[in-house]
Amino acid sequence: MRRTTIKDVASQAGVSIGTVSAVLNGRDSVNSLTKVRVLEVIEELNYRPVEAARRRLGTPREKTLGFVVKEIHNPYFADIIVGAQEEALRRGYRLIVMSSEKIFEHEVDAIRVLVEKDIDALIINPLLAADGRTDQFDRLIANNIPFVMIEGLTDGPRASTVDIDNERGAATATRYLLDSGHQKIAHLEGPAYSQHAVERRAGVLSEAPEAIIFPAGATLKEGYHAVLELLKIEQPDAILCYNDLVAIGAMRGLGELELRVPEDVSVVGFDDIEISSFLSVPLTTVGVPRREIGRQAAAIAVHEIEGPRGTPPERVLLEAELVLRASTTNRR
Amino acid sequence: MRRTTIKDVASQAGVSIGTVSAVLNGRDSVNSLTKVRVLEVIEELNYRPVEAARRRLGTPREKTLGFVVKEIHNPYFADIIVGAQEEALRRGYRLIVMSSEKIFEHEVDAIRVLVEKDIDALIINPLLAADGRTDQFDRLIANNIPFVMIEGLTDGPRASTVDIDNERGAATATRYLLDSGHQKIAHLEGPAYSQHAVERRAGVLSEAPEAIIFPAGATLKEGYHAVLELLKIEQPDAILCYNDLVAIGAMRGLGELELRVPEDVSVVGFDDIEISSFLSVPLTTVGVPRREIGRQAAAIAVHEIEGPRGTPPERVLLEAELVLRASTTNRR
DNA sequence: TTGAAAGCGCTAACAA
DNA sequence: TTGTTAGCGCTTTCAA
Repeated sequence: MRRTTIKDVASQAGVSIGTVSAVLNGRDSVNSLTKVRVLEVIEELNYRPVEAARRRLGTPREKTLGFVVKEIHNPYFADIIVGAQEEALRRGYRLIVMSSEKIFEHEVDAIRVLVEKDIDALIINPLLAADGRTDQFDRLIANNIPFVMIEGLTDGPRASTVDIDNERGAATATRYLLDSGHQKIAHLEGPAYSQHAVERRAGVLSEAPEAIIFPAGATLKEGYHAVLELLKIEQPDAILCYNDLVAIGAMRGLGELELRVPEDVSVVGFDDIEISSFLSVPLTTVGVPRREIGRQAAAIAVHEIEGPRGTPPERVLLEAELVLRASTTNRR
Repeated sequence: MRRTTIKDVASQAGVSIGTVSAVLNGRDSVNSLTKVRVLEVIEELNYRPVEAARRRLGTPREKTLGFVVKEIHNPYFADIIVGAQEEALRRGYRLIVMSSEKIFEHEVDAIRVLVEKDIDALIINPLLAADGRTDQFDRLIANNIPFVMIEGLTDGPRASTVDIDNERGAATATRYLLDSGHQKIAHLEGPAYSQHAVERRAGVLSEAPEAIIFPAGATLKEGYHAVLELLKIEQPDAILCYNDLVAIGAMRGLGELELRVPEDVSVVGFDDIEISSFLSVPLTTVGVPRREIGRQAAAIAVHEIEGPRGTPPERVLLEAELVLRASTTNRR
């Protein structure tokens, strides 16, 4: 079924399309009876102008950056979005967000939709496709639309990337646990779709090759359930979690097992989301400059839109720093 | 400075626009030398096709719903977005999100941008403008674009609304505190830009006219600072907070003052965000069906796009239910 | 006050 | 293999 157009309205109302257009744009040259008739037909046919056609093709449009995120409700990504929006606005761009909710097909669709919406550049936080697919970026390349990756794919397309040094961050935290006398370290590992999970695990193992690697995920629930399972089979004196949400879930689980943090078990998170410092046992964690990640991604995106052609992709790697709070202790 | 068009590329490359178009669309009828030349010029001029023109105006586009939210990083709104996206996808629509970050001008801009991007309907979680402005919706009305409000403006435009019964929820929680023997109830009030803040306050006062109303806000930090200030001047035995984040911030503040929850002070939140049940003292709160709010809003939006004309606006009011956990106690 | 027609950037059909 | 042209939905002159 064709979309109703201005022609349909015009013929139905028995006027020319020019007249309908005049009504649409509220010009006062229109006879009031004609106007009423046109408005009635618009209502009757439920007519909506195609916006792209109104702005006379090629008229400068609002400048926009698209952002495709994995999980919009994750406070980690939310802060990155906020940072990206800040920077985008500062440079005269609007930020439009779509979430793949960790479903690969949705990520592909989101890119397509944003291209269709004529964004000027894209920031993407890509999923690690099980089959290593990266052809969703072909459309961007074909349309000459710059894109910046956050948490980039190692074997992905040649594109600018903003990321943090996960391996080093995880290694630093692990080193700290060892130095403060912890004997048995467990790592609650992140989800399979995340490049960060791989890197953080590697960081832990680089310092503590004996560490227990236990699968968890990225959420409160997953942290909670994982720790209950883990404690059935092992008695670690420190748990380094994939992220703060997992750590908070784990602390809850430890509480139910009547284990005290940090007296019985030290817990370390990753990300330093805002709530981590507001817990009754404030969380030791590896701080990730989330807003800065967003800001830099947006800055690079704008630079690639406006800058000279052919600049090589940038690769920004931000530091993640250990933030000591009350959930860890010295066991020496 | 005009945007580079296909004509520019064609003349610069010394070919017709048809040939450039063929190259753009990867048709193999193009001589490889010609193709190379065209691609060089595309690169040189940094040409990007206007997407709206490509899809031959009027060609069915991806169906999309816009969502303008107040604060994208607030877990409360994030869950509403997730619910809206679920429902939108189920019905064949994509969800595009923009955040006003509580700045009224950004809300106005976001609406304009989404209209320009030709969304089919809009879901909005509007700010309470200090001056009561609502003309940002005129553009939607003029374009015959349905819109659904979440947390609607009482004196706003005639539009469908999905909301919860805040007053009743707050009243129920207050009643519970009174019935369980609390003598002195304080309410940490929400921000001025929020209609919910007004309603929740009214709910508290309807049951406890003597309640101390203390301004806080909507964030962890605000709850934390507010409770420190409040406790300087009053000694409530129960604090009912605008939302869970404020409650969590307040509990942190109480902890620093060496007050125990719930032994010394009961604390009640509002919203029941996920983390509230994972705290070391799980939070008693008023549960808000956030995903359901989003789902219903999306369902109504789609209905207004596709349904028969002239259906009157719907007004959905969902119940908020008290969830008892460990942060409150019986003082009798 | 209205209608007719050019033109926005692009694709696709057809002609050369 | 390439060029020419109609047409997508709309706005905006310009004429009537």
